[in-house]
Amino acid sequence: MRTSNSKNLILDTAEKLFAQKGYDGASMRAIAEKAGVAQGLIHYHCKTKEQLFEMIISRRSSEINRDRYHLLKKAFEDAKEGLPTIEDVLFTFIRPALEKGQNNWRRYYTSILGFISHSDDKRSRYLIDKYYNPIAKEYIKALKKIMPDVDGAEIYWGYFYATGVAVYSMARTGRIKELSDGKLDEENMEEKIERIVKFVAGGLRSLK
Amino acid sequence: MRTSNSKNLILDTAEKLFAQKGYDGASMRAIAEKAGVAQGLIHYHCKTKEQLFEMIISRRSSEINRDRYHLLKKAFEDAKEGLPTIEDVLFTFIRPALEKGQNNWRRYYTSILGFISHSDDKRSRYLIDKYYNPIAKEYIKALKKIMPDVDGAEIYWGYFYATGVAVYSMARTGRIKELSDGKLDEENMEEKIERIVKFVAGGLRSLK
DNA sequence: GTCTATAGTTCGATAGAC
DNA sequence: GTCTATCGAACTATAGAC
Repeated sequence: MRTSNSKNLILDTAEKLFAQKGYDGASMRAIAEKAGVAQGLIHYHCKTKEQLFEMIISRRSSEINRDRYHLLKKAFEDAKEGLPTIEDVLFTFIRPALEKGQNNWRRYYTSILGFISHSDDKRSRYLIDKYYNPIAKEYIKALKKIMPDVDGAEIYWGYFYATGVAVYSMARTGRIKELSDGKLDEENMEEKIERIVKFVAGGLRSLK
Repeated sequence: MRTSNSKNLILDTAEKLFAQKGYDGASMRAIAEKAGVAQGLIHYHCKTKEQLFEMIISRRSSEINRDRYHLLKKAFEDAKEGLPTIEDVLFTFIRPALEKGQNNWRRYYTSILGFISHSDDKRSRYLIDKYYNPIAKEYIKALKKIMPDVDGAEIYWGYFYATGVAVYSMARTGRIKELSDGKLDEENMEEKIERIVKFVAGGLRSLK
């Protein structure tokens, strides 16, 4: 085949390992071993560890944010009689990030996103700025449009909180099981998306 | 003095560095250098890196959760005519974690908490289980009491989201400035606490 | 494209002087 | 309590055979 699938194998393996151990905790050696390839091959495909990491962010965020942009535009077009609801807009934000794909890469990727969202180092800020600030500004603009009665500054904080809930609710889902002494566990992803949207919409409405 | 203050200096320095670089990204050498002590001294006081990390979690969480437990009990006692409001309970949860102390260690510590809350590795799960699950169960019990009309399972998710918002809104606050093109910036901590409580209360109420 | 081998650096931890 | 010195392992990255 033209494009080697060993490159995707490396990216997938690295994504999982970065999610579990963080950037510095996942070594190139460990990634190579888990992927079943030589360490040198990673450097052949991705050059450096920094670039491998950015490749992972790049491929997933471009897919997620392309869907978000498209669904957001559609939500405004479909609501011709007026404006989309807060829930309509939030679904376009949450669903592309969390919905079930062919494998559960979103689980791992969201974990990585959690790390860099919380981090204050140069690399993380660079990646968030490059891959997430553009779409963030789109959503803030959209929220301002559909919530004209809410102070502009509050919208920024509301968006900020929404991302916190989304990211947090994907990573470490095992905690629900721990806290409920095994009575609750992972569930249908659609229910999960609906609950997040409901919660965030309620939170946004309470910001006056 | 009896207790060396070099130990606290090491803990403070390590706390800041772990917050900025994560567990594996902050090396013992870097911590020693920043603290202005020999690397060997860290091992003398803390034995291993793992134990140093746990000491940081232990000293902060015990202070925060002692305050939480006390304020939560007080909230129920003071509301003798009935029950405390959702906001009353949330304030006892948020304030001890975020309110301004003598230095801004909460900013750094909350960042560390963000890392381990998102992580799925053995160390993180051990620490969350040991230092945070007991107080989490107190709050879930309290929320069930004051929201008897809400399905029990939803309360777990609501608590989960609340911690996501709290943790996320402390770390990387510089993003608000980026997203607003410099128009917004850090603000009064009391306003911040009130906004978080307002948002989370609105979210919890919308879970039926 | 994929491998092995290895250079050069940095890591956590310990030993031992003071 | 605090330091210096150092061991052995693990790290990223590269060189070069196939």
